Amino acid sequence: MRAAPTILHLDMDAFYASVEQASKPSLRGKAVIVGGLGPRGVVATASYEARRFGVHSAMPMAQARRLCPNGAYLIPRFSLYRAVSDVVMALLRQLSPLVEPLSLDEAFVDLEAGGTAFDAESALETGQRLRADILAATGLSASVGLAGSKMLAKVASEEAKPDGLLLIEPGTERALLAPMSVRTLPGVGPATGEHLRRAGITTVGDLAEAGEDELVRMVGRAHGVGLYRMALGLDDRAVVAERDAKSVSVEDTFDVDLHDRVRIRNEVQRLADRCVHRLRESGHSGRTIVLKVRRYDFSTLTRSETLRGPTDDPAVVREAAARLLEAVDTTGGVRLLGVGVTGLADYTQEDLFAQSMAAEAAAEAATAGGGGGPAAEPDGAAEAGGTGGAGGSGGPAEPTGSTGPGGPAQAPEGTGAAGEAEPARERRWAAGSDVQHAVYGPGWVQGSGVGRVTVRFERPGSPPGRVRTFRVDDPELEPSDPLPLVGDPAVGEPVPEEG
DNA sequence: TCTGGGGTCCTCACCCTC
DNA sequence: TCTGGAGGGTGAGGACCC
Repeated sequence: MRAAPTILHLDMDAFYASVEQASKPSLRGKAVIVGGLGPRGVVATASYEARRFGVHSAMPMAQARRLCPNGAYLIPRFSLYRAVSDVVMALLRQLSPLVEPLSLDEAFVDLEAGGTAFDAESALETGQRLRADILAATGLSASVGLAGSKMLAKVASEEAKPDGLLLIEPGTERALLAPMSVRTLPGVGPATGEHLRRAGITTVGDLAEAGEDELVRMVGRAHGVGLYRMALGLDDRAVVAERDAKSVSVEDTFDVDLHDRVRIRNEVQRLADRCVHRLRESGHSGRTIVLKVRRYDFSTLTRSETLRGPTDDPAVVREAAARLLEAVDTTGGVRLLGVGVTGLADYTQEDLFAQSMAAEAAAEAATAGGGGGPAAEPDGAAEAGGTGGAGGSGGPAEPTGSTGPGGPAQAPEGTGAAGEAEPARERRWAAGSDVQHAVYGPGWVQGSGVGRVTVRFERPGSPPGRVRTFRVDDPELEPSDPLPLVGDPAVGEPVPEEG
């Protein structure tokens, strides 16, 4: 029996860039590039206008700037994207309890399980209605693919982009797929694509002809069998609503390679703290600690250590990460460091004595620093840095993209220990971040440099706003939270003119 | 002036136990 | 006591995805 085309794949069009265009009226119709703005940043998303210049995801930012020098380059504002994504996912959950989010801007929905569609006609109707609802709720366009399986639904939405809908009728899959590039299939990236190309396999039809045995021989058991089935249009993976996380990790790429061993050790400690913070936020503990090091020549190595039981103790993770670092040669320089935890559990199995010691130490540190942060908060650099002494390495590390969302660039987490006097540093404003001016109201940073920051005063739904320049330390200018794209009660009010 | 960040899955090598 | 295979756990790396 052929499956009815009731698996829906939703893909928001150029999501981050579209959200930026919706929230910044002056950018509509313009080339917008969202990504890391540091010297080693890459493009996260480019608007369709920017794509016409050849800019695409994962491209080095420097290359994007060469191709599209007049584009608007913005840092990602994940809190806003998450809020918009929540609205979209809520609409999907109205269609079915079986919604499988793949990322902030993509999800599968099993329409049949939700009783919203049972054949091609009802699926099409549901898909069109969904697109209209998303537009009304967020002001953004989405593409929808409908088919009898996840793989085909994803292929369909890809073909439908941008702002379209495509349904693959049961029985037409093989003919539709045959002329497509092997790269169309999920799981075929640059390496596998090249491997297959060298064997004369460039289309999905070629894959089907090659046969399962040949593919297994070429790319391994699991991948080979999977590829062959996909080439025949076969995919019986179910839509899974809840997926458990399997690992938690944090990593930083540095603007300049690190050479100083003490500094590297301190960064690893800082990352370990951030990782534990994230681990605790997710309500997990983990058993295997992983250290990742990318060296000056881009070679990447990982070292891991499995503990006797799962932990969420920052001291334990810090120590394990430090031990792993000892086994790594960092001469020549390090461009990226990462710390991760896998083997997740939702409980810990710590030695009770060790736990109480850690609690005591934390309480002591809180008293000494007068910090008063939540107990789960990892300790700051004051403690992390203790391993290597003062280090004398000046300010905190500046990882690429440390310019976090929602305001001026912040010192990376874990620095600025409680009670320590911070040296007065010039406020920095990241391009694209939200601000509020006491007189002119909400706006966003268009650029900054040489002690000045340029702000455009506009909000979602307003006409394109005016640009003004201030001193970076102007007391009337403050970082602020993003405004909602739709439903802002203030929309329609004029943006204040000369004050 | 190349190449982010946070994930998942797979493969292979090695060691240990049975 | 020696040998060999199966199978699990662990560690490392690669490919891929958004």
